[in-house]
Amino acid sequence: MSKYKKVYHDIKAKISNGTLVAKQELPSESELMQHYGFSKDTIRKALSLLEINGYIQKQQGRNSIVLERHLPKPQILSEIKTVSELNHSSSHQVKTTLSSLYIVQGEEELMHIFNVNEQIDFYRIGRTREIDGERVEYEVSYFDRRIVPFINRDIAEQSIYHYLESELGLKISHSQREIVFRYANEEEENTLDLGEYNMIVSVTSTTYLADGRPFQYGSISYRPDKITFASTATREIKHSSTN
Amino acid sequence: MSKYKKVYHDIKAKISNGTLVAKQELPSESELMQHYGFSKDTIRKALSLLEINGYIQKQQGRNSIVLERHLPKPQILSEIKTVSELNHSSSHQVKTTLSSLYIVQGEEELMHIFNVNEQIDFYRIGRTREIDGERVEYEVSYFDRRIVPFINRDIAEQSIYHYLESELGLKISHSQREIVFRYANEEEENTLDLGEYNMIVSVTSTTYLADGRPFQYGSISYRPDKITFASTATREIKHSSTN
DNA sequence: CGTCATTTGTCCGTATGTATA
DNA sequence: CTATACATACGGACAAATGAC
Repeated sequence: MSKYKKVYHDIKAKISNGTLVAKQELPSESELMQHYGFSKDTIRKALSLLEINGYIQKQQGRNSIVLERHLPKPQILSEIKTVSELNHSSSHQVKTTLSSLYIVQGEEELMHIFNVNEQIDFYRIGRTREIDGERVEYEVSYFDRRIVPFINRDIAEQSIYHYLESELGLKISHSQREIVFRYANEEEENTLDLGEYNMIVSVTSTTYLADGRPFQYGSISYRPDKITFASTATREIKHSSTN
Repeated sequence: MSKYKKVYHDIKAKISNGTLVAKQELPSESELMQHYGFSKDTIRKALSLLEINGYIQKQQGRNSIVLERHLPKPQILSEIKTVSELNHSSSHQVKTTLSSLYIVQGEEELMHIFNVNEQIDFYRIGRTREIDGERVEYEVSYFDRRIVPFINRDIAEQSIYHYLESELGLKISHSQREIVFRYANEEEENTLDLGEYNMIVSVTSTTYLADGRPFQYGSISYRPDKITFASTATREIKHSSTN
């Protein structure tokens, strides 16, 4: 791991475990340089990362300060996390069930998003997520078969992302998402335990590889009481960097 | 303006006006260095900014590529925008009405968030937003009077943020937000034109000054069909840096 | 399959500007 | 006004990934 990431993880850990407390000042950049034995550039990259991810607040002319930690419960919108990754931190019983897996061709929406003709086919995967025995999430996902030529039941029931990254060696880069709140359609009413609710939260996403090609499109429908989003917003464009 | 911000805005403009098109490659860093006559560090900061804000995609070993532009409609979650700023880009008729303005003391939730006792008082401002004649947003906002000692009707009906930044000279830094989906309460049913809906989208936020002090807490309730959120997520922590 | 030129990523040292206290 | 601390900028060295051969 690079030096600036080591410093980032080190300070982040100190904030998480309470060694550094909210509103407290961090050591100055020059003190951190001495402490870690790294250059100014390296320390500054680590601090910028901490700021972007909402752990600290920098201000010219004074030491950085530690921010209050946002609640651990809600989904952080700036991270792509898979279900199994999310489950690590959860004390609830989560079960993923594959409800459908087949190949489709010529769907208008897909052809438009992937900018392809009706010759190209896609895996269509439907999955339901049960949390503590209630079906509260329903996911429909499409994968471009030119990039993901093979998926079976096993893979679809386990972690698809792990398969893509480890087995196929794909480099997943980023994802564009849109969140809407709308009435549930028939499919969602059938596959989810909506109870009294007649609306769902729908998160639609397109995911891209490091080389810029889109390879996945889909949406996840949530029962409204089972989802919360968190985000940190800044007043100006956030400085940034050297990568 | 600093050099790296100039480069950032220049390339951003070229992407926005179509001089640079999606999937196209940017010039290499060394070519950009020559073109602008700036150092590698400066060019790299600009490119990192463009990547963080979702305009380009970087990958080690090859030139950066231009990403598809996300739709301009939805709210971008990583920016703090005031109503009047949002209205610039909109072709709709927007009207903000002040529905209440008074001072409160000793509210449990506020005392907890601002970590103060019941001696401290807050402005409580209720505002309704009409879009094309329909009341679709209702905002309740609290301001710490030690930081914002005076607000009147005029200010509350115009832009509060402009007043805080220009008149009071406050430096607004960042904001933590949480989005939940729930049934409308009585106040929301009365102040909003909810029509057939009985649920709302609620965005709760705490806003901080550059020195880390929280000065504002509040929530905005939206009619479900009038709000969409957009965000870009990354698979790994986003590098960053040198500020 | 390795080789090699190109390109980006990391790290360092230094100088100067600007905000804070 | 001054000392301190962060912000911007430059130039150079080496590492790592990519693509073409």
